[in-house]
Amino acid sequence: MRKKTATRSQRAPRRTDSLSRELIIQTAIELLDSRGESALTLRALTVRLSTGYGAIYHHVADKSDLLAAATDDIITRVLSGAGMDTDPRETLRHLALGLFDAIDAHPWVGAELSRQPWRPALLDFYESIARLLDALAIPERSRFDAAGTLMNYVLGVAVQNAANARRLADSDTDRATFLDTAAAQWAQVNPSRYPFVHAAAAQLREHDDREQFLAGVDIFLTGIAALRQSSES
Amino acid sequence: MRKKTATRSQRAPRRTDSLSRELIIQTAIELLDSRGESALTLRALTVRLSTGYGAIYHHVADKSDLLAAATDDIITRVLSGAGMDTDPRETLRHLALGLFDAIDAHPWVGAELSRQPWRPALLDFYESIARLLDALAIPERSRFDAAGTLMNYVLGVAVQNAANARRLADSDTDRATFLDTAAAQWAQVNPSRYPFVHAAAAQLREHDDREQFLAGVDIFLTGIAALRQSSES
DNA sequence: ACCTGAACACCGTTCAAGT
DNA sequence: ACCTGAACACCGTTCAAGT
Repeated sequence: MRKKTATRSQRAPRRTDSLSRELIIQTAIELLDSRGESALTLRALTVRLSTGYGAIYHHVADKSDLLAAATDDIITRVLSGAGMDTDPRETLRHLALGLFDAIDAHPWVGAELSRQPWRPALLDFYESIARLLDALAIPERSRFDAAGTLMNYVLGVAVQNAANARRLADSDTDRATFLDTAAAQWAQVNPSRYPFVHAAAAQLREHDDREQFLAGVDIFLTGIAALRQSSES
Repeated sequence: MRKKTATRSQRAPRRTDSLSRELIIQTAIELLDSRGESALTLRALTVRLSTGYGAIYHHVADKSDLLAAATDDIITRVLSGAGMDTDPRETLRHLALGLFDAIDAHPWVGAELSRQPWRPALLDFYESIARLLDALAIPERSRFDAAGTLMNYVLGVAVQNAANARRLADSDTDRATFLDTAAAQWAQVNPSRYPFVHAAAAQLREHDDREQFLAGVDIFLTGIAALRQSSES
């Protein structure tokens, strides 16, 4: 009560329109996208929304609920934009790239997915994958493992790529110099003990994460095709 | 200074032998293994080690340095135990399973690897993979992408599996009931909109993560084998 | 050189109190 | 029903001071 009148004049004005869960989630996404994971604090949210802690907790269970909701929002947005191509293989590539790019653009989504890999929003992704594998004539018996493997691969790479993106954002070096120093480290490794790492240093500098990701999808698709043959017993 | 004599009698006795970075790391691993990621606090370390904050910071840069060192320790331990089989494919499977099992046993390693995917300790893993791909006659041109894809897949799955293991450890349900409830959710999904998810529910309940992981490794190995043929131009 | 531990600058979360 | 914001129970990290 003491200095109340003094502090009140300095306090930010409260909002007049009412708060909503949706508004809180969108504000959280803005914060995460613009200033990174560590910028999402309850404090920052109260400031941005001109409100108090309790107001936020009235619409959202806790911070992890908020992070999960924000993640669902991004994923749903990506998947709804994914069209169906005529060629199943091509559609699968586009689908995988869509998730890859989305997580690259919102690295915090990668971190959250690595904490909670099975969000309901990913059901659509799984469904699409299974449908396309069916179109590729993968027998039902193998489909479960194949779909699971592709899910794992796509999410796994995206998550790791996001970790790199976050580290790049934290430091002040750009991707080129980052790869240069990494490649330099690989090149300095003892060539007799690590011949292959040593030899790969040059390719590390030149490689494109997105292309390598796609190369992996293609390896998977080739491997999958063999499941079709071997099942014709 | 006030209640100093009063509190001193209740204070835990200080250690007499000297602290070391190694001892701190091992204690951190014990804490992480027995009580999970959230149990590793500087406070808990001072108690377990009968020392003060400054003593720990004298041997370790900060908490993330400590977590990284603990992770390196586990990974190095796993890789040093991996033997070389006569069949390269079999060796590759063992290698992948070794990392999978290690991260399953120490889920916090998975979380840390998803934050810092390129720890030096993983160089050995990469080297082994590349060497085995060479033994499988994968042409040099394709080896970089193939090795990267395999690394990504193995780490990706292990990390996600670790996330599940952590969530299971946090809650009080066991794996069987967890899968049952997940499968029940999948089964309740709208069958006309999600026919494949709906159909996969039964397999979800019965599947074994470790076996599905191996099935994925085989898919990739099959796909990689095809790189050998297509390069004979 | 190695260690101590109070103090600092943060967190997420709660809850009596207001409208 | 919806919101306020002081207070609580934690964090990791620092640093003057000790041996």
